[in-house]
Amino acid sequence: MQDALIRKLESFEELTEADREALSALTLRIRKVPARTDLISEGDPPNSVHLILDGYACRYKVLPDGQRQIMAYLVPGDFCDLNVFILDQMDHNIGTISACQVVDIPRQAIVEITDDHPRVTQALMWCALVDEAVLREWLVNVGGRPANLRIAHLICELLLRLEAVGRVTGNSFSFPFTQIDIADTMGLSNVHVHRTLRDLRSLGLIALKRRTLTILDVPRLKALCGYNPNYLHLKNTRWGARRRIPWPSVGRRGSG
Amino acid sequence: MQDALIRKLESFEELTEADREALSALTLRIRKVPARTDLISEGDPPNSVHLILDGYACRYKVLPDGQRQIMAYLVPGDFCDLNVFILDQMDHNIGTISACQVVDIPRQAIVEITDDHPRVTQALMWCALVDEAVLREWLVNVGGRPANLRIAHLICELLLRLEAVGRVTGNSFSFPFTQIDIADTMGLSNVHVHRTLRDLRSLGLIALKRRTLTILDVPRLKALCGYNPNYLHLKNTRWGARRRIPWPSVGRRGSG
DNA sequence: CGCCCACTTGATGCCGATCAAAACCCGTGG
DNA sequence: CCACGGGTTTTGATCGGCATCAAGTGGGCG
Repeated sequence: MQDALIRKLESFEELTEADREALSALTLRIRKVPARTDLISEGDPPNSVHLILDGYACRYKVLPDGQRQIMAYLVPGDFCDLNVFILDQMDHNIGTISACQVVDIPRQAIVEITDDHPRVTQALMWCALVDEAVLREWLVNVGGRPANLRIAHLICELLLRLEAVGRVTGNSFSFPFTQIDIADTMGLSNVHVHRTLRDLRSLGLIALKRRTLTILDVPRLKALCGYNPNYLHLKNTRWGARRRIPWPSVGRRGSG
Repeated sequence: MQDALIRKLESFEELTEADREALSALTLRIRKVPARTDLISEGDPPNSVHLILDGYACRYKVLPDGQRQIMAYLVPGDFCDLNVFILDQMDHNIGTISACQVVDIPRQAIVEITDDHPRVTQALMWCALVDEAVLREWLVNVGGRPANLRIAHLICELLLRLEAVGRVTGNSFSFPFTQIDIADTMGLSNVHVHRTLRDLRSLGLIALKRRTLTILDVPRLKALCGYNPNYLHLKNTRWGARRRIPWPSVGRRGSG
């Protein structure tokens, strides 16, 4: 299952055999990284691009009071820092959640493949833009939704992202996050995450055992949080059909 | 004051006279847009790049329940959608806060300038990466800080970003946001935003009158929220000096 | 001058944080 | 094989920050 990247890119753009071979050549030297290990830390100069082939990682920052905030989940097929050569130092950390298989791609290899493979270049830029769109959606999630919808939304997103890289079977997927991880992701306490997950379980929406999450009722879970997958910009998947959602007119919190 | 873009780019990279001229040529056809007007909406196909020359705008989404979440403030010198040609439709809205001067730059003009001006290309990529870094910091802010530190952090960030484009005089700058705007930005209610601003005023940290914000005590305001400007990746400014902050070891919310 | 927002302030209530402690799970070593 | 130990999960009790509701004030613009 090391074709996560190619699968993901093809969910956006058709690739030729030559494109696929060039991509495969990038992923030869695989490195195994244990769980709970930093791949790169705040302040480090970026000297290669990290690509996750297997396992889960996350971006995070630590606030002065010791509070950790997770800003992104990185799943198979995700680049950690595609464009980061432009900047002189990392402004956040990237650490593994589970054990991971990672490849470190030197800058030069990226330059070469983008010079020779325009469709791959397009697809890589698409990756970067989708990562940013996901980040925006997380801000909406944390800023605008109550705890239960937040977690429901996160689960819906993971389903789609993991499905795009072939990591979902029967609406089940690996879920190595602790409740503390989820708490630090959603701006909640671990206790409240637990209670929210229990509620979702008791509603018959999800099941969670032995670090495997199963969504028991996908339509109902999506309806619960009003899930709109447009920000993932998927094309060639079963979820990718475009819909224009008729949003209600602009409204605001409070009595404004 | 239409040199906001050039000033911003030069806070990252030294430009030649030819670079500056090429950039100036982009900004000839200025369009005036009234306050509270969408520049582009969710679902629209992107057909040109918008550059803010004067005034403030924001990115936002509207949730199914009518709740608005603002995800970014766009200030003079900011591009709204630099790379968005890759995607087929907008997944969020961009609307003005105050009256703005905007230029619509056709895709072709961007291609030409990046072909001929490598330093400009670098600087534009830097813009895009900094925008993303700001977005990450906002997620940290909303997810990890209490209301007063959230707002303090936002104000510190605006000071630095506006200073980079010459829009600050004596620690004062234009502040056309309503309390409802701030509420929808920070995931708070307008009432609580008001109380928090009142507290910051009574602490002698800020003053706010006639849509102008003055920071009365910059060091204390920064200390309050533990402000670390590294994510802005500024270089040639009075704040740009690099520091390695010795973060405390990773800790978590809750009793983990 | 008058209307429409935005701002302001008080009262009340709830969502989710915090504190505390027990049960569980799993890898480790005896 | 079982005992041990540390981290995670689970549950209950209590607390607090912020939302919500309501009503009055103020300021800018037509």
